[in-house]
Amino acid sequence: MAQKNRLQYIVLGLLNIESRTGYDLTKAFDSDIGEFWSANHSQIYPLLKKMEQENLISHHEVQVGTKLVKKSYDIMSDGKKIFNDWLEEPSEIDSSHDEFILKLYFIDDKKPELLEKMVAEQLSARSDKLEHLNQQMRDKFPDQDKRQTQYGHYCVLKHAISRETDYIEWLKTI
Amino acid sequence: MAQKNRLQYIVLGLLNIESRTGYDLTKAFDSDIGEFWSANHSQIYPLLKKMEQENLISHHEVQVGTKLVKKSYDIMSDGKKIFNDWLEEPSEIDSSHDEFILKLYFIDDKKPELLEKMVAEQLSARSDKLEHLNQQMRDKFPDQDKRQTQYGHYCVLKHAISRETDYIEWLKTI
DNA sequence: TATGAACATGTAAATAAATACATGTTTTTG
DNA sequence: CAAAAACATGTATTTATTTACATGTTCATA
Repeated sequence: MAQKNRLQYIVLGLLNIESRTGYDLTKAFDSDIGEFWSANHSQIYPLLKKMEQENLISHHEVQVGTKLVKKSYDIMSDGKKIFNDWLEEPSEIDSSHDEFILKLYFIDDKKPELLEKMVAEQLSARSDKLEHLNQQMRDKFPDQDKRQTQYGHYCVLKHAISRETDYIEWLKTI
Repeated sequence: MAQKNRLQYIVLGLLNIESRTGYDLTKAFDSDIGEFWSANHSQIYPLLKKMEQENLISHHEVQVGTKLVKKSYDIMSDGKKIFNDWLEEPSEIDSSHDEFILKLYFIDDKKPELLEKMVAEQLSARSDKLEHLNQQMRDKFPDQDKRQTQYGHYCVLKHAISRETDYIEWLKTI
């Protein structure tokens, strides 16, 4: 997909925590969320405008100093609805951006049963994937021989397996 | 970046191994490379056309059955040059797509000193990143308290740390 | 109190990527 | 041998993302 509007969900999730400016939202991608998703301010400001037109969010103005008026955005009921719907949908395993992690970031302690369902679902999907990767390893690199002539391929597959294994171990700690 | 033309390097890397059709190239993203990068055939066919115009690749025709004529693409010297130059450049840590892994995939046994340099470089960058993540953990979640009220944030950071640790361990095995 | 860093908000242009549209051939298999 | 699956190659449209352009304010600090 051209990434099914996931940035919109991130914005909603962040505004669901607290009111923020476009600048605040942009900064969120420098730390936490930046580990799993990226966005520029030039993507965020137009998106905020669009989302406000669609009544998902609104803004109030905050006076700073003598001249500057910040726009602080707030989530509205329509926004809350589509955000919560997104949380309940299954997450795609995408190998680049990680949708599950995003949802996890926004899960709060009020939804333990949703968290449990999400983790179980992801655990199942990731286990299937690991199984598939192990099968590939058995098929493509059964002996030392090909591991040397196609060393790059072997390393990459080994890393994919290592990554999935680590992911699954981490899932089990949630 | 709008991903600095990395798809072009992947195509060059694959054609550097052997002559392939657009369909073959597309399929490569279903397995191995698909673990770390994605592309659709609608991206690949126009790119092949463009790269041929730029003399990076050429094609020869292969008759299949009675009617079908496949186009099989071959890398040319200009293509080889820019591919090898890319291999030598430092790889960005991007948190979504993984450029280092891509390069590793294409490294062959003829370049052990380049491999060594690449791994050392990546090890250094990843270690710095892990250090930074650990610092964040110490700053944001010093005690059990905040780990519970911001459980999602905590999990995500923990996963980033786990991921980097696993990455570094894997790097050491190369 | 100057000055640089960080805050703050936008738009424009270019590139990258996904989805949908379109069409036809070859191979496998029931 | 019919049908389905896989092979094969494109284009068009929409969406997503990056880089660059553009401008101004506030805050910390030397």
